[in-house]
Amino acid sequence: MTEATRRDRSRVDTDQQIRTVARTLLVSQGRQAVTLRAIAREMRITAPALYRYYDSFDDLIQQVCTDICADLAVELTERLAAVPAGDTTGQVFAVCRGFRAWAVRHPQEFSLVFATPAVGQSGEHPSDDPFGRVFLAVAARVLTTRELAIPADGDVPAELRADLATYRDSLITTLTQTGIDLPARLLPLGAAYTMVRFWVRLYGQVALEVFGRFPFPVTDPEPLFDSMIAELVAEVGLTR
Amino acid sequence: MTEATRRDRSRVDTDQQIRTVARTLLVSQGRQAVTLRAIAREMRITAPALYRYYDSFDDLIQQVCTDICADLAVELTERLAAVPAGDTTGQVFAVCRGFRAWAVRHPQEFSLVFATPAVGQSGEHPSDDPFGRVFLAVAARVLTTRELAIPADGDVPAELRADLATYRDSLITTLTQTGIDLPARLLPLGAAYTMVRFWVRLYGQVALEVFGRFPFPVTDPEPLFDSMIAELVAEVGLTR
DNA sequence: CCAATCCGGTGAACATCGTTAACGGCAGGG
DNA sequence: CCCTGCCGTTAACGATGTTCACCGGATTGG
Repeated sequence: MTEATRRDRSRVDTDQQIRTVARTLLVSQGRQAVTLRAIAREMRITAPALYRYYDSFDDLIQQVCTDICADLAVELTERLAAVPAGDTTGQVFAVCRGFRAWAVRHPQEFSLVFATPAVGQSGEHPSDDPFGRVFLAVAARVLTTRELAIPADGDVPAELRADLATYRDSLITTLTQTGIDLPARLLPLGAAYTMVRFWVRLYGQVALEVFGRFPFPVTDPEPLFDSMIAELVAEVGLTR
Repeated sequence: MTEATRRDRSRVDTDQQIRTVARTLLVSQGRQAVTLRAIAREMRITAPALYRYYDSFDDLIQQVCTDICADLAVELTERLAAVPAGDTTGQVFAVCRGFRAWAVRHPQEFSLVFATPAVGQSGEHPSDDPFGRVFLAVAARVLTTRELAIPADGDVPAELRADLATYRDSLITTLTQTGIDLPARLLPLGAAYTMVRFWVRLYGQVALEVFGRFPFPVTDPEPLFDSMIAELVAEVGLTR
């Protein structure tokens, strides 16, 4: 059984190479340049061989998306590790700035993962990927260590409470899977609501920068981002 | 000269048909289905004939983008016309809700126009298209008729003031082109800053819905959108 | 009124793409 | 030792963007 490793290793190795080459093409030449034949060419292999590893081109792209999320999560985790454990606000800044920095550095990967129309696969829990978990972990630490300016449950719009309640539950289960124990008392509806609002503004800021869709030419987007994040962090009640 | 009309009309007619067919394909079958040969096929014509009208496929797509912006502007203008002239806040709601409704109804067109990585064409003034002008017109009416909760110029982050100043100037020139006269006194830096923040949150909310990237499955996104917009409108100091 | 010109179309061709099918070698296990 | 899978190849099909040569009818100039 241990001798199956040689063949298995070769298989997982070439699979790894397929994904790597695909992402290199994506980053260096854009979405339209990542093509089965181009990948095969780069690997000095023929295109049909790739079908031994993926059922179709779309399957490969899907896998690449997953890999991108995982790598983004790793990068964010590394940045988080550089922040003192007690500096909760610093961790929030780190993960937000890290997300923006990654998006600006990899616009093609960002638009592939975060700006592709969802086609009916609404059954998924989008925050159940490694990237979402990093954000979630930071949020959990914030909720356990800080007192936030969170709307009372009664102030949350009534039509949203059902969705937010299931969201809260999925958050807690995801967190326990990650080994974090967050008592439900610390995650009221208002907290879930605030997390959504936070994400809307962070995502909007980053996406607009990546897509060059600010209403005017911004000479240096970083100060703009920083001021937006500072305002956002202050609004949810985080102070240094 | 007037007899050139017959040929010209035929030319502009087929050009119109090209764009229409392209957009029909985009809406009904997605981005990847809009193809030179598919357009030609639908028009009972040969693909190379399209090169009499556009230099390349990308040029056609570019034109389609422009058309989409124009149509979106028309739709928003119609919605605006249904709001009483004195109801400034209602106009803001109308244009925001109209933008979301359009985006949700045409996700492919939205992602083509508003979620395609900007490739160095940063020389453009993105708010100089018909769509941007509609927003701008509403903003101008708000600024002339209402007293807003706008940060003082001194509270605007220093690094942003230069960009915001040029933004303000371009806004005023664009407005005068549209026939609207907005005295510079009514458009301080804080107002320009607020407009950017407003756009960030509106765009983020809409894009996340279109791309299905909320952190949890939202059963009905409309109440979520409405509450976000209500909060946003209230924050900038607009009351009914 | 006739000839020259241009404009918008066709057809064939090329390179590229995703995908499928038939084939072949090479390793591992009975 | 043979046999069975795995993993690669070659050949082919249909589709794409794009170019080129050609051509017919309307437009136009003398």
